[in-house]
Amino acid sequence: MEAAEARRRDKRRQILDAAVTVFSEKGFHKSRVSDVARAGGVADGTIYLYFKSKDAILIAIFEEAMTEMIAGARTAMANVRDPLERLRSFALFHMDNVEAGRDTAKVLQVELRLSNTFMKEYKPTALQQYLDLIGDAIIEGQQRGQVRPEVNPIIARRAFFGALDEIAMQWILTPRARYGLKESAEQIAELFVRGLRA
Amino acid sequence: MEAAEARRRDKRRQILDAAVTVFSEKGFHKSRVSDVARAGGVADGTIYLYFKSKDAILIAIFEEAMTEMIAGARTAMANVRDPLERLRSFALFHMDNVEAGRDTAKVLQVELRLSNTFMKEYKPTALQQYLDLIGDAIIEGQQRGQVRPEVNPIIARRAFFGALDEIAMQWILTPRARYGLKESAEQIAELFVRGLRA
Amino acid sequence: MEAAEARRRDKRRQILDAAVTVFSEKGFHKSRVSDVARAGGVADGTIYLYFKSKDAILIAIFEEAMTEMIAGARTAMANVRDPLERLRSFALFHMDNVEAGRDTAKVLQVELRLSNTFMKEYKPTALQQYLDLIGDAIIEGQQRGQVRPEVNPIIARRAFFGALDEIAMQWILTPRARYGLKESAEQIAELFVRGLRA
Amino acid sequence: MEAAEARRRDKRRQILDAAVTVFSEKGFHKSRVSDVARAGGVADGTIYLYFKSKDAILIAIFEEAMTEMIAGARTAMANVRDPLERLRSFALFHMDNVEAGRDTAKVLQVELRLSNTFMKEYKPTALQQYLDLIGDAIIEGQQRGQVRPEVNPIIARRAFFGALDEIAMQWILTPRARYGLKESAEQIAELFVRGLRA
DNA sequence: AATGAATGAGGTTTCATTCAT
DNA sequence: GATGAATGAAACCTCATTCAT
Repeated sequence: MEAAEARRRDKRRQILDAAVTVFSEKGFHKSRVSDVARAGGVADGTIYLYFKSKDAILIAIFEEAMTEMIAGARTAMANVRDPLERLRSFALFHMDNVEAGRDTAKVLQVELRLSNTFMKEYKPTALQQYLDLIGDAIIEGQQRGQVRPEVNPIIARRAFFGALDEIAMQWILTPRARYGLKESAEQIAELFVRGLRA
Repeated sequence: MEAAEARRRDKRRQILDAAVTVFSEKGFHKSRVSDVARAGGVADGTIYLYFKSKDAILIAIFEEAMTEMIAGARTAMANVRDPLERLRSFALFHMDNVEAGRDTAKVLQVELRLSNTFMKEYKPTALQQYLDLIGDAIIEGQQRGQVRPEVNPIIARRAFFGALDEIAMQWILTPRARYGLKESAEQIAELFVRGLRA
Repeated sequence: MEAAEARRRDKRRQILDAAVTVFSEKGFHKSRVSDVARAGGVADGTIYLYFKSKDAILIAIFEEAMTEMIAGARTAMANVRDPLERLRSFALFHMDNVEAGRDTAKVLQVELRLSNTFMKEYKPTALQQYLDLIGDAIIEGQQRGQVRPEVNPIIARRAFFGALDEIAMQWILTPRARYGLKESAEQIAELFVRGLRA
Repeated sequence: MEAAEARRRDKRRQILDAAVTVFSEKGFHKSRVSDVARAGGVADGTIYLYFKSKDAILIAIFEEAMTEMIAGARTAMANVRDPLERLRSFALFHMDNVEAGRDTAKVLQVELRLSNTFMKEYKPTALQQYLDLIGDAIIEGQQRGQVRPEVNPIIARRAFFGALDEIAMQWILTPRARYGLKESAEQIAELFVRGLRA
């Protein structure tokens, strides 16, 4: 029954897509499960055949998005030899991704922070891998002598991510952002590349 | 009746302090007004003699904290001539502040993002002034020729803040943080000072 | 799905009937929605699948009762030629109706007056039709020369209704009324028939 | 301390007058005790030095108004020999009174019906005397042979009152009433005088 | 598998009343 | 006597979730 499973995946995606749209518009808390159901063209109860709870939808959105982002960032960084240039690629990819999936990004960044529980339990695991992409580049940079040895990669990678994240957040919340995300990505990358350089 | 007003201020503070404690423990949404009342040693109804609504408490916490932070940061940066060193002072002050008022910081950073409305309406105004402290230092640095002219201060200041904020957030959410905030402040300041330098 | 709609109507009626009982016993304001729910054998939330608010239940009771009363009075007066005799039929019907649906009458008469808003917005429209039945008979009486021409039908019809209503109210509020409503209806009808007669 | 008692009476009246204004504007339920206090120029707590409860204010308004009305109606009927003419005097007085004290009348007629308890416990006693003025005239009319002996005075008097009351209520609730109360009083009196006449 | 009617727990806020000053 | 800050009970309604069909 490969077809049945495919159908199942389709409906799951249908719900997930609807949830992203609804959550990004009204916010997670103000969105009712029935809003998502209507937007997804299914009955309320159907949601629960695919997700354990309303929270689980949010978590699924997060997990899928992170998986994609990690893969995407990996690809974007794959052919870049210079570790510091890889950071630039990361920044550009991240911002491209935010720009391309504004709704998803909005849900991830704004709505996810709702719950302490979530932040503590789910975010770290998936985020870790994303941060590792940054951290690994920094460490490799240190091994090659390109990055100052006194830099703490754990701190630096999160600072880098925080810088990108904050700019992305502002862009998401501002209807007409003054600066394009691409320019921001380049500025931030340049700041960090110079800041890290030995 | 100066005494009456003083008593009024005291009770307001009492409620506000209780709210910070309660919100930081359980989160804003999961905290009931009666939790705050109990923690503050007042009746439920009394809360409403001092605050228009539960939301208004959160807003008051934010406004008071920001006012203090802006004043504190200003003081911390006041006697530092070198604009780039001023960024270092800012970073150290910010992290000190987070460390000293962990509960408040937690409420600010985690709970405040709850509401899009809040983010859009209240955050910018007060946050702007805080960011200006960073931005002004960068601009002065550019005028003195210490900071690269191609740096966009609007982007750079928010990136700096984002870096600090993300580290602070992690520290807040992690029961036993691996790195002290002071070290993080120094690392981030060093990264940006070097990154900005002409 | 005719069955589904029928079931829906049934449950609506079930709630409405329960509400009449509860409201007439404790009064609208002192009745909690959960009282109505319990009496109707449904959950609190179910009420809100059928009525927008607690007020809406009261309005529905009023509208249904008025619709029935108007139809009933019309039928009762239909085969009576003499316009003045028609007033007697109206009086008898009205009192029969009050006697038969004591709870409903109680809710209508006592509880409805709760809200100025309600009185102004809803009562007139439906009540008007009820009063028209009286007014039309009086006007026809005047056209036939049976009723004094100087009688103002607008005033007279409301006076007639007021007389009936006041007696009904007393009967409703008095556990053991001294006089049957039927006797009262006849007395009032006789008073007005003679009073109106040319 | 006659002066002290006079002052006490004054403040009581001050509160009562304020209450009539406030209740007639917003309705009893929507009026807060603090509204009455503010309108009366006293503190919230002061109300309770003069009245046991919010309900007690309403009751006091009712009792004072009824006392005045009974006395007024008595005076108006005092010098009228013909019992049936006395009914006309009553009707005119009642409507004059409603017109002169529209706010008070509104409170009495609309707001008083709020509470079953009130209707049952307080209204009858005071209202009884008012109704007796009507009933006595009818009975005297029967003794003199002017009124049909088969008329039940208990029913007739209440019907008469109900007719007046309903018209008054409509006038109160209608911003621009089409008919003056004086005309209504005369119409109703004429209807009943003819209706009762032997 | 899909539906959607039914459930019922849960929390903010109001406001009559009290009482220390 | 007067004040008004403090109290705390009380209830409507929402909405995530379930389950009979």
